[in-house]
Parts: sequence; structure tokens; C-alpha cells
Amino acid sequence: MSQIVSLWLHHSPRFGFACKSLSTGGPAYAEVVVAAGNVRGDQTFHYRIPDEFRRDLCPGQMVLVPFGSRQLYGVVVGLAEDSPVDETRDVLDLIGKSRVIDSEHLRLARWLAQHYGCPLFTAVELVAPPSLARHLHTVYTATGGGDKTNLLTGNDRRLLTVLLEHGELSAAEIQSKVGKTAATRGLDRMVGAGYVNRHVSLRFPEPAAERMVVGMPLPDGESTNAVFGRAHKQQELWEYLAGVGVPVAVPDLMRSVSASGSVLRNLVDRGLARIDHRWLLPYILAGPLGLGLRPQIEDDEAWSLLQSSMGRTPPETVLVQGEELDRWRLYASAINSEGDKGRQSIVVTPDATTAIDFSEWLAARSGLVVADSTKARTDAQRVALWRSARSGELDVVVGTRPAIFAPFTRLGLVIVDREEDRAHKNPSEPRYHVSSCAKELTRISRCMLLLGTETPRVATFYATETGQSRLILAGSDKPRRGAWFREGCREDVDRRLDRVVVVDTRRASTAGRYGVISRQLYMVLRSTVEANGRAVLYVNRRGSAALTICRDCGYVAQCPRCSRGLVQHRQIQQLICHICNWRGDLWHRCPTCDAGELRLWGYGSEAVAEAVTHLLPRARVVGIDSDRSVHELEANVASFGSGDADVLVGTQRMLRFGSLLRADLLGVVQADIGLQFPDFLAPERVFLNLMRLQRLVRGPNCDGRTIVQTVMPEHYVLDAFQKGSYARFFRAEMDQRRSEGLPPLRSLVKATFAHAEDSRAEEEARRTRLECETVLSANADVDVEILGPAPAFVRRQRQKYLWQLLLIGADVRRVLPIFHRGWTLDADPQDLT
DNA sequence: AGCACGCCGACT
DNA sequence: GTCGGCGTGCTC
Repeated sequence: MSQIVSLWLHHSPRFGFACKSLSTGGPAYAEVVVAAGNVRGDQTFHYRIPDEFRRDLCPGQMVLVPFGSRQLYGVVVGLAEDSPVDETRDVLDLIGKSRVIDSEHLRLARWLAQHYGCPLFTAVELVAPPSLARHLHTVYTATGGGDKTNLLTGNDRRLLTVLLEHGELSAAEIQSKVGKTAATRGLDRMVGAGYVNRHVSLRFPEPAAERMVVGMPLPDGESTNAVFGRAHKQQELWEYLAGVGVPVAVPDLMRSVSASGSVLRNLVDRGLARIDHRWLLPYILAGPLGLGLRPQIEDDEAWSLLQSSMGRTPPETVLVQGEELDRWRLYASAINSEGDKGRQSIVVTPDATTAIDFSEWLAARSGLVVADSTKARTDAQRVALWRSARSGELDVVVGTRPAIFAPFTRLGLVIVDREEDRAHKNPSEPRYHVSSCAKELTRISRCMLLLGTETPRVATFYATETGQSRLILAGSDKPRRGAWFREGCREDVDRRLDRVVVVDTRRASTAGRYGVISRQLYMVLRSTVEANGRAVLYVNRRGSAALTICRDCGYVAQCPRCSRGLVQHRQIQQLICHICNWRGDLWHRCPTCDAGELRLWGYGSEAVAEAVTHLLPRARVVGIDSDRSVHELEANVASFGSGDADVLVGTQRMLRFGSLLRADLLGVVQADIGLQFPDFLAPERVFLNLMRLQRLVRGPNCDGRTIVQTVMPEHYVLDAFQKGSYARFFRAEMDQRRSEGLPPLRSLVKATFAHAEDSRAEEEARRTRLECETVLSANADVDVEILGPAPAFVRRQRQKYLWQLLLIGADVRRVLPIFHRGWTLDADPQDLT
């Protein structure tokens, strides 16, 4: 069944003549978000609603509207009795009969546009059906009328003839019949002059279907012999179907019974079997027929705390701190409890692996219909998933970032798992954060928000301190973690304190090549390997050397597109830019002075792996970094997991493999990258990264050692990490943020302007700062502080110079509409580079 | 996308 | 003065 929603209507003249007194009731104007890229900020446009649409038009519906000389589609976001502008044009047509976005998600879109300073249309696209524009189909018909005063060219006449002949054609079909020029230039003009009618419809694709055979009962009282007689093959087929009792896919059936297609056809023709189409929806995990074995609630205390939160009005935000399985148990209990009330849940995970694991785990433990949105790969599947969420067929959607926009209408609960994970922030416009969207969505929908983590972000934990959310510790081991989180450093509580060693690399003696491994780390590494243990070494950069410098003239290999040195990758014999991925051949002689001696400065994972191999010749060393193929990565993870490899040297990339990399020793080769940069977000980043790395050696069933090498052992990040105290880190970090009036006390937006000419970028940044100040000077008591302009940390990237402004203050949203074309806005950024 | 408008330099 | 190229902003 193809879903075609459409309505035929005639093109309206440019300015409507319809008399207001003829109005049949309903609002006169529609506020529309137009699908035009350059519309500034959250601007909308008002169109008069022709009488014939008044009854049907509602917010969330798609319409065709005139926009300049074009006809564009748009989404109605509101209805009004009056228009803020004098002259309005008419809504040309409705696209589909029903709304594609409900009012709650329209409000969410408005908030997104305001909070992140993106065009409203971009925000609307997030909450609309996936790849909306691709499902719009435009067809043209001849009206039979037209403005006879307009002279028709030969091309126009040909176009009309073709349309009259075929009745209804798409633009592509017209193009193939009359040629590209005649079609593209002619069509718009012919529509404008009233000769041709344009009609847009919304047609969603259907996912691929599988033919399923269902056995039907025999006619009343008849025996198999009487029914089938000598039709043995038919009987065999029917008996097989009766035996299995569930629908069987046609190919499977034919394989099992080895009958030809004609046998099945005869059986169906006689009414003894039926063919059903089952849509292939790989993302639906279990229906009401699922096992529904609810998980045992092992942590009664946490669950009863959570239940009391769930009962509150208005609903609360809760931060659940605990190990993964303990969090998952609480999530499942909460989801099941909402499901019992007929309410739906969204679970957002930072990566697809966790989404798959959790959705399968949950589906086996609830009688609810659970969908994993990361498994909906094709366009058709994604649309089908969207529609089944909207129609109420689903109870739970589990997925990565975009799952937060699942169009549920009976939403009861939103869960953001591992809320501190950087993957919850969208890397492109609009740079939304799942937790912030979830906070707003749950506020609008009046439902509960549950954030789960082992180590919360500063902003998230701050909310529990100010009473905006409640902290619930989950799992066994609560007293110890209670001390970490609330009472600051309590060394007697943590029996594993001595398992974290901080090595000051300014003083420590080194072992082996390049001086990257301290003597202390080497000793523990050696004893770990000798005892058949496993060690993970973390290095924050891939490659061999950060810089390649000529010993004679000091020439530094630099990226031609960025203001950054090229990193040496000796294994693949290339120089790579880590900003833009530019690649060049490794050189062995200086390209400027032809000297043969090159000096290497800094190191990456390749160099560390080399150093370890040199120090421990008998150890098996494998690497994990993004230079390797997926195949090689999996092989390396597997050999480390099975104990074939002793030492794993990995970059950030290895964190994706999480628990597969359990080890007895974690060595952080250099822990302080970023702490010396002028970026107040760096300490939080480093601390969260260390805590996450530590999970490789510490967990429910392991208690390994951690050795951290640093040049700033006195930094509060390393002090707090060594003492295992979140509270200690949090206090120091908040002191810093409070003294400078930074987030989470005030909002922060990073604005970046890119231009091929350095001076032009700087000039634009200055001009924009002035414009902001002019706007701000008009209102007293506005809390907005502007820092900059300053060049970005990496000043030139991909042949463009970047200049930044930092906007800080409670009222930063007021100046966001000033930034346009060429500016990139990042609200609540994760770094300042 | 396509048009209006304003700025600036070149030319009448 | 006026013409036109170009960059910028607007389209209900």
C-alpha cells in the first residue's frame, strides 16, 4: 500500500483578491517556516490562507508558498488573525492533508533555533520526518487556461502540447521530452502565467517487504484426504504450514518443502493458504509477544528513590550515577513502569554499539515494543520508524543523537545514557547537545528526564547542587562513591587509592627510546607482562612524531592548508595533517636546504609502540588508532581480549571498544595535553577522559593499576584523579569557573568566522562585535560579555583563517540573530579551539 | 535562486 | 554627473 497524501488545487494569483467577508471562519493567516537556506535567524513569513484551506490548515502542516520569484515548500508553525506585514501573498497549496509535526515538537524546534542560533527551518528539519525534501514529488498539468496576452514561445507551446498529451508529468519527465532548457526555464514562467499547474505531494517510501505464507484452516468438517485427494505436494505444503503454526517466508517454505511456485499458487487460490506482506523492519526488536521477563530490581533503595521522583509534578530531572549494569537495571524498571501507564520512552546512547546492546537487553526484559533506531539504515526504514513512533505502535526508541527527536505523542520518560560522552553533541549545525534538548523536551512534554553516568559533566553535577536535579547513586559500593561525590577526599574510604600513581616526567628518569616511557612505568609494565597480565597504554596522538624539523635550517613540515605541522606516520610512510587530513610523502631530506638530518619533536602512538617493543622484545604489542582498517582493529582487539597480545597501545579510538579491552595496567603516557592551553574547558575534558580510561582497569570484576605521566602533577585535575575524588575536582573547577563568571553559571556561545583572507576575517569579527555592542547598548541591564576577536587556536584551517568571538552571559541569545552567513555558532561548546 | 539596492571607481 | 560592476540582503 503506497501512502500518497495529496490534494489537487489550482495555482492562485500573486496577490489574493478573495474578499474578507467571504471568510468561512478559521484564522486568516498562516505563519510559515520557508525552506530557504538564507533566511536569517528564526524568521517566519505570513501568508493569507485562501478560504478553501481554512478548515483544514493546522500548525505542523506542509504548504507550498510563493517566496520571491520561487515557489517553495514550508511548514506552518502558527495561525494568526492578523499579519505583522501589510502585504501578504496566498498559500498556494497544502502538501498532504495532515500535519507532519505536532505542536510539542514545533515548540522544541523554536527553542532549538533560539538556543543554538540556527535558522528555524534547520531546526524544523530535525523534528520532521527524515529527509523530508526527498519525499516531495512535484508534478505539472496543463490548466487549459492561461493569460492569453502573454505570447508563447515555441518551447512553451511544445511544453504545453506535451502536458496536454500526457495529463500529468514530473519535471524530470518533462525534461526528457522537451529538453533541459525548455523545461527548467519554461516551467516556472508557465506556472506564473497560469498555463501550467504545479502540484506537490508528500509520498513516503515503504520499506522492502517479505512475502509470508500463513496456513488457513480446512473447510468445516472436511478431512485432509477429501480436500487434497491426489494433490500430494499441496498437502505436504499445507501440513508443514499447519505444523509450524506461524507465518513462513516464501523462500524458506519452498526450501523446506521443495515444492514449486505453482503448488503454492494453487494452495492460495483454493483458500488454504494466505500470503501476507511483512515489512522488513530490522529495528523492531520485540513485540508484546516478547519474553517480558522483567529484571530483578537488585538495588531497592535506588529504585524507590527513582520511583518517588517519577511521581512528582512537575516531573523531576534525575542524575543516576553508577556502573553500567546498575544503571541499565534502573532504566529498565523506569521504562517498564512508564510502559504500564501507556507512556513511551526515549533512550539516547552515545554510540550505536551501546544502543544495540541496551535495546536487545531491554527487549528481553519487557513486554514493550522496542525499536533500535541505529538499525534503521535505509531511507525507507528510517521513515517507517518515524511513522511507527508517531502512530503509537512503538513503546521505546533506543538510538544515538537523533533518537531524541522521535515523534512520540505519549512521551513519559527520556533517558540520556553516559551523558558526559562528547558524542552527545552534534558536530554540525545546529550544534545541539542531546542533554539540553532532552531537558527542553521533557519540560515541554511534562515528563521525566533521567541522565545516567559514571562521571558527570561539571554542568550536570552543578544542577544537582543547585537543586535543579536530583542525584541518585545506583548499585553496590554506594558509600565509597558517595564519598567521592559529596564529601571530598576521604582516603580511608577508598581502599584502592594506592592503585593510581602519578609520575612527574620532568624529574623521572626514562627508559628506552624517545624518552616517552618513564622508568616507573617501565618497571610496572615489565612485571605485568611477566606475570601474564595485560597492559593498555594510552597516547593522545597517532603517528610517530608530531613535528619533523630540519636540523640545519629549522624548516618545519607544515600543512599547505592549515597553520599546523604535519605529523609523521612512519608505518604508512606519510606526513598527515591532523586538522584537514592532508597527506604527503614522508621526506628524508630537507626540501629547502637538502640536508639529510631531520629532527623529530613530540611523539604519537606509533613511536610509543616502537619504544615498548624495544624495551620488552618478547611482549606482543598491538595498536588501536584510526590509521588502521576496521578489520585490523577488530583483529587487534580480539587478540588482546584473548590474551594473545600483552600490550595494547591505543589512541582515543580505543575507547569505542570499552569493556572488550579490560586490562591489569593502564599507562597514560602523557596526561596533561590541553591543560596548558588557554581553554577553560580543558581540565574537565582531561579529567573525564582519565576517568573513562580508568574503567579499562577498574570495574565490577577488575582492580588494576593506573600510572599517569605528566609534567604538572600538582594540577588539581591530577590531584583529584589520583585521590579518586570527583568532589575534589568539582570544587576546584567550580572555584575557577565562578571567579571568571563562566559556565555553568552563565551561558557561553563560541562564534567563529572563516575567510580565505586573514584580515577580512578579523575585520568581520570586529564589525560584528561592534554591531553586538550597538544592539546591547540599547538595553540596560543585559548580561552579555564579548571576548575577542581573537584568532582560533589553529589559526588557519582548510585554507581559511578563523577568528572567534566568545559571548558570555545570561542573555547571549539576544545577539545570536546578528551572526549570519559565514559565521558558525557553537552554544555550550565542548572546547574553545 | 533572483532581484533591488548601495557603494565605489571609471568614464562622459 | 552618470553608468555599471560587485557585494549584500531580502523574499510574507
